[in-house]
Amino acid sequence: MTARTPDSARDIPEATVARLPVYLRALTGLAEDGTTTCSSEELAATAGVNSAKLRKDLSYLGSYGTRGVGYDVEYLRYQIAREIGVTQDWPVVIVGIGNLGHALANYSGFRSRGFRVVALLDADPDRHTDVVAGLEVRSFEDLEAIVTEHDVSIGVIATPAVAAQSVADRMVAAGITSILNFAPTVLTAPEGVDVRKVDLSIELQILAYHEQRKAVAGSEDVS
Amino acid sequence: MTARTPDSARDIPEATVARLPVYLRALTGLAEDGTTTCSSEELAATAGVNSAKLRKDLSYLGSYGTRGVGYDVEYLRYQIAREIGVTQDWPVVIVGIGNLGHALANYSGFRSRGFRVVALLDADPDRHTDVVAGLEVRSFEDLEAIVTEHDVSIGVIATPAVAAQSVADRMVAAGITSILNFAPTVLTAPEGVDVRKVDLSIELQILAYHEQRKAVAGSEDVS
DNA sequence: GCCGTTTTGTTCTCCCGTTCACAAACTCCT
DNA sequence: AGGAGTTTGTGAACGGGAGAACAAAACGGC
Repeated sequence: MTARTPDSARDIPEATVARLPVYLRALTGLAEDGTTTCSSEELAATAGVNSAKLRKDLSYLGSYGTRGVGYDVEYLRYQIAREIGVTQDWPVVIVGIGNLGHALANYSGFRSRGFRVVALLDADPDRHTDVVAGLEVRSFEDLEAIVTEHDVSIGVIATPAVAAQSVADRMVAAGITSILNFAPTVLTAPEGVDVRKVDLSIELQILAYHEQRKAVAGSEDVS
Repeated sequence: MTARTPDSARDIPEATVARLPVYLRALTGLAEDGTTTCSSEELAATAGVNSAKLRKDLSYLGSYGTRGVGYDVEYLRYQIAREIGVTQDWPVVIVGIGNLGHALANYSGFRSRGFRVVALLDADPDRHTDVVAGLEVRSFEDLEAIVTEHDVSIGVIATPAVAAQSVADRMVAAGITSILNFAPTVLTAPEGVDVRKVDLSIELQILAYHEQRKAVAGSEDVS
């Protein structure tokens, strides 16, 4: 037990983990273009990062390149996919089928990248007749049953902000251990549950800040 | 020119800029609850960050608190809003009115946070008859005219991946200097143009990675 | 007016992530 | 077979952000 070295479970820096999906996408693009081999320089350009950073990132996974040659696109693609865990299919449940939930349910990028939406839930009974992306919108009360039935560990929250925390609590109670939150609110979850958030308006505000600075800098030159 | 100290234009760290909108939202929430004063500890808890980090972040903006007392909610809220630049209204144009573009156009969080969607554009003529969120979907060819008319500097891309780069190029040519990209592709833009990306499936893949590690760790205990 | 209490603003230290630079290793050509 | 040319993998330097800890400042009670 002490000297055990799990196959690939040494600790990969969080910043690297966040970039692996980008590399995966870049490799998929290269493969579709018929490229079979690529250098770190090429792949880095495609992924929009520094080549040294790319090589260091990949070195955390193992030594999958060949010096003087580069990387085999298909082989590296598989290795990264395996490392991230998207060689298997992850069942996902989406809660809150408003405009955004609708879009997420229809988003083809999930399916093609190892995620399968198994259920759409909404608290509003008026929506329970709807069929979205080939799935019937079901009652939020069915959450526990669905999580158990499909062994769901990832939940997506696309509800209004006020409902998000209670939805998260129910998800955690039902056994979900990873949450992607689109509601504009801070979620708290117990130890062991991962929460990531995507906030549409925060991104715009960050852009606005820089935009404002550009304007200020411009007027300074004039004055 | 040398000894000039612009009002509030000293360089704020990028990490801090990314958190300011979170503080802004937390303060808005506190204000709605009737809170007039709060300590860094309270605000930090609401925003989900460390209180030391919060104080350091705020110190980059200036000295807006009172020792022994805390911060005036309304005053601090205004100061942050001014720093970010959301006291004014930013006109925004959205290109690509599919499922996601639809959701973005209807997202009330933009309007309430200083952004005004002035136009919805799509390359598909079949969509030009649609009215979404009170706005008629117009031809992508109208981009330049709209940007000029409304003095738009922020563009949102919600097109399929293949179209994103050409849309971005057209946006830049039309005078847009900040782009929020929802298409799953790496965009290149000239110096001086800010590009931020929101990638729905990347977030899920990051969750999947950690989820997989949880599973592996669990099976190790058993073995 | 003075002292204890509270809370901010800031300094210092540590850690993570990025980048540079180079040795190791592989291919190709002669 | 050997040398020139590439390209990976990594050690080391560097920069920035996170958190702890503390000094400065404001308030309240006596």
